[in-house]
Amino acid sequence: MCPDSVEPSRAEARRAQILAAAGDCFRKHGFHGASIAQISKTAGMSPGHIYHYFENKEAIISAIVARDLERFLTLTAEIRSACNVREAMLARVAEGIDECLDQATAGLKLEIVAEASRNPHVAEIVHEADRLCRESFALTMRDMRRASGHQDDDQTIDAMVEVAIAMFEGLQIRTIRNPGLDRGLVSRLFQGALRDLFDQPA
Amino acid sequence: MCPDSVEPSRAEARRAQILAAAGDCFRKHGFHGASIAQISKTAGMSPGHIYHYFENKEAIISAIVARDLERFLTLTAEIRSACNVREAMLARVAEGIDECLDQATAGLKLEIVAEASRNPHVAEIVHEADRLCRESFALTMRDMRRASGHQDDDQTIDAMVEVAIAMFEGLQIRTIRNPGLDRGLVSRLFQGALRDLFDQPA
DNA sequence: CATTCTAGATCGAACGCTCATTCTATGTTA
DNA sequence: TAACATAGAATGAGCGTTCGATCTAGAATG
Repeated sequence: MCPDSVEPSRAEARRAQILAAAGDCFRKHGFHGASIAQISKTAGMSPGHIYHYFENKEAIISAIVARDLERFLTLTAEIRSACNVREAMLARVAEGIDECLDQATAGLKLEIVAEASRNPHVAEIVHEADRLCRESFALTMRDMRRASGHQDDDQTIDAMVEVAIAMFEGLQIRTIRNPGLDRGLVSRLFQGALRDLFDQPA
Repeated sequence: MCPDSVEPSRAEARRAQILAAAGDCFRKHGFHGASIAQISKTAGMSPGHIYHYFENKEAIISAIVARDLERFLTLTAEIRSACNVREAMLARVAEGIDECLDQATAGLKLEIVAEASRNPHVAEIVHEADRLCRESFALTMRDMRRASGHQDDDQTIDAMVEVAIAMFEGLQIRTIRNPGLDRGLVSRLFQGALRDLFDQPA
């Protein structure tokens, strides 16, 4: 009755349900450690039913990465369309730091990166997601730098983007390896380090 | 004939052999994806024989983490005993960046952190390893800062250590998510960012 | 020196279990 | 009724682990 484009169809809802359950299970047991039986129980359906919506286990992984990418692209688009890009960026930096310091979020992200380091299908989609992320980040960074009177070549901008993203992603590892870290202090110093990076002379 | 303390006994050699093979397999297939059969084939021995040296699969993981910790502690001890700590540190920073940018090394490290985010036994040994690492790093950092005329309280030093380590560990994720990055450029900007962090006013 | 002894090293088959996936049957809805 | 949603048992492969048998090299013995 309802075409898929109008509202989330039953199928869409079931897919989201499976993705949410799978995310939980992957977080808790890892990609290979989480079983279809576990995921299906968490999602409240039979194991066989999952195969009506996903070809196999790997397809679930890919769908999670794709969903996260979509969310990230929406977010970056919002930042870039703000009237004051710099302020929007700095505000988002604070939010991003908190997000990276959340153990559950960080755990799943690390699980995905680890899987990308060995699974070519996951690697492909992760690389593409990262490329889009860097692209958007670089555009924003270039605008900010120009407004501050700096003229950088593309290579330099790209390198700065790498350093900035590395800081965020590094926090994800820190929150796992040192769960007792002083989040307030780290967040403050971190924002300072990023601002220094943004404003450094060419 | 030879007591264990004199030279690596046959048993020690076998253990190292298994650890090396397991490292390869974990890198390629992940902790749960790598089977004892695979590891034993890589190590050139029978599956059953592995159980003469390790209680179970998890013990192999723990032993790898313990081995890496030992290596790291040796390294940091060397830095701290150098006559010019700052120079030793900066030299080590360059080496460390290259190491983090190596995909094989980074892949295994990420695998270990991901496992630590869900396996309490692995988490325990990783947290302890990280604590020792931070301790040594903080001492070195404090000496450096004092020589530059800065007086920082412990909290500030700890936070700076977190930021510095986060940068290194972030690079491990970058090299997986963006394998085509310009390593020379990133390395240069990265060393600059770390030097700025080291020298920033209190 | 030759032989026997023995304890550890090593093997590989076997076990019980769980996995991802498939398939058939049943329920539901328009 | 036709098409889809869902269930859950069945399957065959592969898993971690165990275990008894065999091999080997050095110590002990004569």
